[in-house]
Amino acid sequence: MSPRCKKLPRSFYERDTLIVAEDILGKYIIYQTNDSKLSARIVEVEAYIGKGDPACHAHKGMTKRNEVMFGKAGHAYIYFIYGMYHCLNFVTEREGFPAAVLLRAAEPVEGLEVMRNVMTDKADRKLLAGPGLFCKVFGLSREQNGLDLTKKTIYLEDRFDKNVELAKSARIGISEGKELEWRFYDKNSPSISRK
DNA sequence: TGAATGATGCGCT
DNA sequence: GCGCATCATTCAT
Repeated sequence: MSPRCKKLPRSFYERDTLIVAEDILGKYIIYQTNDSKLSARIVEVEAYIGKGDPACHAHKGMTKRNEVMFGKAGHAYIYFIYGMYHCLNFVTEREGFPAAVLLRAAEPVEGLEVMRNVMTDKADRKLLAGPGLFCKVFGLSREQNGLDLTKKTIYLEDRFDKNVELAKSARIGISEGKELEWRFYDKNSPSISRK
């Protein structure tokens, strides 16, 4: 009998970013703090790959802000944007090659009470429907930037959920690189950030 | 249901 | 200064 949950190892992230992005749909993200355990089913992501990708933060080389992207796979890259939001990424590929998968949306699973306290007046299925919302509701900020995803605080789990209907589109909110269909989502999810 | 807009602060030129 | 991997609100259709 196979286990119902399996923490994803570093080798999961040390692959081609487009493969990781597709494979990550239907996986579960866990955030364990002192007070609570939050978890959610991932339903929408985008890939940002290397210096040749004009939309990638590492396009113009390494800076203080994006240095985590250049590091070893399986770490959290969290950045601050638009003066009020944070976005969470999973670093992929080999050390020295800057690439990551942006988490755009998820379906809440555990810790609903905590999440509802952050965003009152929002339907449960929309609590994590957007990259900025996800970090706000999960309580993630630059303090968690660089965390190792193979440790106990933040990690991904395979719960052998195969109910994903893969769809692709252009990435959202970028000005260059729009021709690439590097956004992946579960077509059947009610928690997608946009059509 | 979609387009336009303001909020708000940081990193980089 | 300018631009930004966003979101909620407002106004138009």
